[in-house]
Amino acid sequence: MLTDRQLLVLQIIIDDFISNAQPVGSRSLSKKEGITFSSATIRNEMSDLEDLGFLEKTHTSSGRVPSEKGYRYYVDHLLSPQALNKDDRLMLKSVFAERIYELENIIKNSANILSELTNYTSIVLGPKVHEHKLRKIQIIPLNQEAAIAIIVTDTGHVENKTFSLPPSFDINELEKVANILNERLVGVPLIELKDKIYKEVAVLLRQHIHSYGELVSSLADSFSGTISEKLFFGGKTNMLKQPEFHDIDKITSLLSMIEQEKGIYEIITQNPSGIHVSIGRENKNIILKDCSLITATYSVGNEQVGTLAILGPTRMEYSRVISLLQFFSNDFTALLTKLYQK
Amino acid sequence: MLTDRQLLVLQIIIDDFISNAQPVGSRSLSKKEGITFSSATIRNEMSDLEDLGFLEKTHTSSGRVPSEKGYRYYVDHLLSPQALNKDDRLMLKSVFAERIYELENIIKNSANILSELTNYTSIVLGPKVHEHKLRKIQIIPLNQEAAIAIIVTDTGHVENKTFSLPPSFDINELEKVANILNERLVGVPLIELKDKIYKEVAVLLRQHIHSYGELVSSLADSFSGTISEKLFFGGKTNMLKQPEFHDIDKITSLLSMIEQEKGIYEIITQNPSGIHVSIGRENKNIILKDCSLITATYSVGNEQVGTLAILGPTRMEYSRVISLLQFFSNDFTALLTKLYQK
DNA sequence: GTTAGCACTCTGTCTTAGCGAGTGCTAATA
DNA sequence: TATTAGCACTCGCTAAGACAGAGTGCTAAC
Repeated sequence: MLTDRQLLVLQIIIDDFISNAQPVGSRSLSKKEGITFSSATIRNEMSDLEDLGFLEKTHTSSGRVPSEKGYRYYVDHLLSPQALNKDDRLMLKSVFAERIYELENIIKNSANILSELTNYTSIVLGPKVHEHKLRKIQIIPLNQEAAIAIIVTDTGHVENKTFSLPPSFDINELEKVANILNERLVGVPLIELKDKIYKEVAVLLRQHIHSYGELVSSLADSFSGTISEKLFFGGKTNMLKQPEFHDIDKITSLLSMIEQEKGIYEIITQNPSGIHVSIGRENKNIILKDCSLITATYSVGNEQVGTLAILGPTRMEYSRVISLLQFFSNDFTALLTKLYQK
Repeated sequence: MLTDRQLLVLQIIIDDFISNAQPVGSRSLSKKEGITFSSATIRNEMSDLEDLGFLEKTHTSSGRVPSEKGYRYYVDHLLSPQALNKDDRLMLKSVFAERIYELENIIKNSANILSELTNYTSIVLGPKVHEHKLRKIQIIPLNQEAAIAIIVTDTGHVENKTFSLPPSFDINELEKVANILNERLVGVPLIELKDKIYKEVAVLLRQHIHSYGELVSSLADSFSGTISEKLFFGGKTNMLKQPEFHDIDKITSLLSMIEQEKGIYEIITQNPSGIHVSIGRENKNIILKDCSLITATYSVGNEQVGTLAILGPTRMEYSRVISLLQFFSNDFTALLTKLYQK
């Protein structure tokens, strides 16, 4: 177990390093408020903390820097839940103040505000659209060869898919098709649409529609595609401001990873509900070895539907970011629940 | 006027610099194929070309580097129209091979392929949606307070807007509203929708709908918003690969500009039809002073509707990029014309 | 007009020296 | 026994000097 004094030293070193990005030496530490013992004593404590794995040196005679274990301990035990200041709260609230109902816009705004407030990169995983239920489907012919299917979910999400029509298909029959689809599919989760079309709707279409076979497959295929959660980013370039990423190779691989989205998506979707912090190599992806990721889930009612996240250096302002995410995910959940839960 | 030999020297220097990113010296130049004269002669020619403003030195005893004027001359007079190689052509064609009809997906794919082929950043300005004409409008209630209006254009573009309903509005009246809107607004360019609603539709709604006033303004406002061209990017991080941007400050301001989109949008929308090259400080924005931007417009039928662009360092492979864009914009125009022109 | 030759210039790298910040250890102190 | 003052030592950083390499400009010869 760590002594009180060791805890104090550890805490001050991490706080200092988080704000200054410079290794902390015993002498500068001894001048801090709250320190009543000498630099020699601190050197001894530091040495012990290093032996225990909480601190590291960048070279033999440098000051100390927190290790991943140090950050982990700090996050788990030393973080005092910090109240948000008024400006931050107002800023966050502003997302909800506007009279916007489009979920996508709300999410985009959220991502931007989170990145602005933190100066890190924000990531928002949109709601799991494929679990939303169909409210209405409409088909609009585009030309002889193709038509658009517009899907509206019970949450107000709109998705449109273009699909091709069989040759010599009578466009006037599309209305009939739409009616049949609506009759059968309203209330069905989007992810099951494709299946239902093949299993239940195909039979019906067969009775009423001429060349139904090709139509069914073309329609079903168009639904199977990209009905997946979308990622939204804010402040992608904020990483460039961090001194630990003033290195072309590091920043290149990091930004490339962000641009690809796939790696981020995999990590984000794995996180459990509530607030979760993963530090450095705790992240599955080696590219994030110098980064920390803090995630918070949001819900509609009791059902968790998406994730908010902040990506920054391991030297992150954990306390502040956690407070922000906590506050925001609560409000976000409340808003969504009010809007979309009947 | 430049002599033939000067042209040759200028051309070889620029070609060499474009591929190696290193100042070109007289001795290395004298070893090139096609050079029958000595390095001393070349030095004299270089000196003259420098006096004329086509070349620059990075320091007194360095090799030569093309100036902006040099690049300009090169693009205007020295570029031999280079045929695309087979691989490139196949790659570009692949965008059109898939059975995708959604314009947005086609555009995203285009941006990605262009950036992959060039190793620069690609920018695609989507079609001017606000000039498209309304094909159909549908209104779907979301809850007591809001409803979604779905707009489909004659080009198959779908846009949806959420708008708020007046308190105690009877949801069943929405169908009536939709009918009136369709009757009156089909065929109207999106940009004129707001106006028409106020001027023509309001009167009609007044006769049929209860609390029409608030509804009209809420509906019209939702249309006035972001019906603007969208920008799509590919290879945003490709800039990091260029040696001229191995500098944190440069890359930060460049990537920030790209992330903001606004500056890029202004530049892209100003360019004239056809292929256009702007080099270094010819770009309005000072942040692009080390970049060249090549734009190509695309059309539906005879009407120019959008722009493809490649952003790279001034040391750009002009010939190749111009060929690619030329080829691609032609095919793109052909595809769009076929799909969307009745 | 072209070219060989040469002195000169500038960059980049390597080495050396010195400074400053910091550590670890020892011995004195409370 | 825990704390602290003192001191030798280490390492990174910077400036300065030396040197090689690439390139230029000029002159004189072809």
